[in-house]
Amino acid sequence: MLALVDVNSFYASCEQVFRPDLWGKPVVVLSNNDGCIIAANREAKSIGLPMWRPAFETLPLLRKHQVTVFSSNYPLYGDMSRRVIETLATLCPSLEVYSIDEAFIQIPHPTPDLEAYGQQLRRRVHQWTGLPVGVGIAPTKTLCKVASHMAKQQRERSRNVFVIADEPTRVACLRELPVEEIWGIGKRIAARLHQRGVHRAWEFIHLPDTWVRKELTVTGLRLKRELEGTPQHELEVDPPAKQMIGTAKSFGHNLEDESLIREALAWYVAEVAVKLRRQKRIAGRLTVFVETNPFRKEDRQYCNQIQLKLPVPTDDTPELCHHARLGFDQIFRPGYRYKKVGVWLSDLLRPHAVQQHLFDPDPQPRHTRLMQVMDQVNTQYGKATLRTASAGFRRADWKLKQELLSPRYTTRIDELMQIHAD
DNA sequence: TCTGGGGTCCTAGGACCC
DNA sequence: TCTGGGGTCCTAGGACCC
Repeated sequence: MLALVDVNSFYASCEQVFRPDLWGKPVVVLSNNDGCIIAANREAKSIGLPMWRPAFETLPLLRKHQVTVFSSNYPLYGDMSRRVIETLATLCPSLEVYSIDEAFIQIPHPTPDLEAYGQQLRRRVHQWTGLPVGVGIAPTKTLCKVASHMAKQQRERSRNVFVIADEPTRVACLRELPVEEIWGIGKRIAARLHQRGVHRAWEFIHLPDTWVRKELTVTGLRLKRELEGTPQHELEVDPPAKQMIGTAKSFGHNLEDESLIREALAWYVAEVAVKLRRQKRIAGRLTVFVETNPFRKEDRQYCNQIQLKLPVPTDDTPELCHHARLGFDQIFRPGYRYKKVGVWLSDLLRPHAVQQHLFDPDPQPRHTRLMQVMDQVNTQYGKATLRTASAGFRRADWKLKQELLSPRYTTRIDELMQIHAD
């Protein structure tokens, strides 16, 4: 048996942990650039705040109900996530971190009372981190997702644990569950299923295998098996190495100035290179892309990307910047209002696996020591304190908007929570 | 004026190999 | 007149997830 543990309204809940004055009140968290609402607690959802709509459109509603609004504070959420995982690990040795706010757990057996086990998980996480979680228990990951969904639907909210351990429960859940709520079925596929008259998970699992295989590929067929109760996805206790890492962020406002966009690109390359070195990998391939703002129908649109195979795989910031720049120059077209630039690294290898260049047999990247010093300085004194000149000095002209940021309570000594006694 | 970022997996089709 | 089959690797694009 597996369990899926997920934190309720994770980002909003993290903010509330450190703001007792907001307990029981509506709270939302905005996406990067303070663009749209990406998390809302129960109180905020009950007002009917639409997720994924631009924040400026919902502003009147937010004001009317005195909703507290935060920018995304990823250092805080990342650290709270770590605490949740560490807490769960004390109760179950075998665990897969699935996302920032979810983990799959192998339930130790024998566990005669699954419901009680779920409650125990909830109590401990809440006691140790202050965060509320839901628990879905079932024989496969996809059914755990279904159970977790059911847990949220339950009227008696204090329970927040749902178990699918027998056939009648499974059947009842699938009869009720709309296909668009199935894990792995998104908007497009849901629309195709609706066209075929399939609206509930129960109807989906009664489609012929051949049709599912043909129309929804092997992914769809695995999904069907999982809902039938046959596991298709193992618990991944050791996280697999990443296949690609990237950084791509929208600008605070649209940009036409090529030199500014280049500076932003150099900045992002530096960020992604730090991630790369932290994961102890070198990259053999680099992709650069640019795009205009697709929401501005009145603007001419352009997007393009280019993938470069690097002559020698590397983790060296100046080297990566150089190639990113070469790629950028090939795809950049003047005269558009750009919204975003980004870089992705792939063909990630362990450093000792590198194939040397035939005509440049230097086995060591030239700047290894420099990169080490740069990473140390930036860890101690803050991101990009030390950087390459190509990243420039005009970040204020393109950086993303974060006007409602909360303190990084748990990761910065100068931003600790303060308590005043009168 | 203001609409997220970081990922994964799968397939089709072309180039190329023997 | 008749013009292969089996395989790999690469890339682009689609769909999905949180």
